[in-house]
Amino acid sequence: MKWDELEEEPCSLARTVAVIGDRWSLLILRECFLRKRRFEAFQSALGITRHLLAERLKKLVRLGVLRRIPYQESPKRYEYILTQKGLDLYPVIMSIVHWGDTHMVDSRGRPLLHEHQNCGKMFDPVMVCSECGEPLLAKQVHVHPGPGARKVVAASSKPEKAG
Amino acid sequence: MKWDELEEEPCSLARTVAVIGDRWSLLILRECFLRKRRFEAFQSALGITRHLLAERLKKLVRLGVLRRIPYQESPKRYEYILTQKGLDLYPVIMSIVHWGDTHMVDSRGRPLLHEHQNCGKMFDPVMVCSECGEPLLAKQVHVHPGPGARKVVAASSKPEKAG
DNA sequence: ACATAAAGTTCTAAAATTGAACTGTCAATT
DNA sequence: AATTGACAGTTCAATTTTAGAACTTTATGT
Repeated sequence: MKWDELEEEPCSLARTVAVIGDRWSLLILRECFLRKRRFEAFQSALGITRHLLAERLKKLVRLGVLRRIPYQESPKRYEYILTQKGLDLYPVIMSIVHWGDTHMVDSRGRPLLHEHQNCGKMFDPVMVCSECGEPLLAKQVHVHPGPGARKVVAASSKPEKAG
Repeated sequence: MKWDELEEEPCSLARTVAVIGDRWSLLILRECFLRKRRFEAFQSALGITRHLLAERLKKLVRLGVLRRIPYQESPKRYEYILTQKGLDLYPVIMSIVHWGDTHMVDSRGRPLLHEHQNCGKMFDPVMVCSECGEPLLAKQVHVHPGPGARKVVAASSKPEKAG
């Protein structure tokens, strides 16, 4: 499967993986959420090659996650800021960071702590149900085909791709 | 940066990206959460090459996300099930799916709907603060260096990597 | 005896990534 | 006036990863 095909799968996970499912995109976005905006800042913070950084920034702009805006004329220079679509990736970033905090820390502990300005406390992110507010457990969730589901072929001899 | 180096970065996001930051791992885990357990099931559902599927399964087992257990003798066959560490990736999967549902659906709508057995309703996942229960917004979160942070070198001439 | 199934392994070709150097514009310094 | 340095990239060869297809092994069904 090619990257372009991934984007067309009838699966919201596959389509999102087409955007952020590589080694660098999430790290670039981490820097965006840490208020970095410029090519050199990304490059020196991450150690990514300039070639690939340029490619990834172009891709994230094309997909509407970042916006490229000039911050000076002559020579024209641009910086990259999160769009709303990009800002909406915050729960993805935070859930990934939280999993790392739980399962991948070394003996020294967490690299970063997060303070919620709303309540003033150090917190962990918790994923809850929009309807009842209870924390989500995988075992309590059942999936149903939605309007965009792949049609199930009755008595097909070939197994269907899951949606 | 190599994959091994990523795992050693003082950053929970980088370390998690070392586990799931490729095109296939998240898709394999999607299938795991959809109750798929076997090599052939993964392969036909995803269209991943057998070679790479074998590699990824080995990696996920080595990292403790999946466990490989025999389900029959002669010929010995194995299936792959989520460990607790793997189950804990559920919020990551769900936040990714939700972003895709919000920003990557076509005109037909969502491929899947999620029902919360706890309350019986179709829901969306919402990320809230563990301390005050309010939904998290990027702008309301400030980060502080934790015990595992990279030490900041005073007056360094080279920019530090962000943590 | 032959086909099928499961869970891989092996091989070559194609694609993506790395590393390092190079470009062009401008400001500041010698 | 010439040199240096910053910034935002681009270019290109070498390496690493991934894709695609065929093959292996053990056992069951017809």
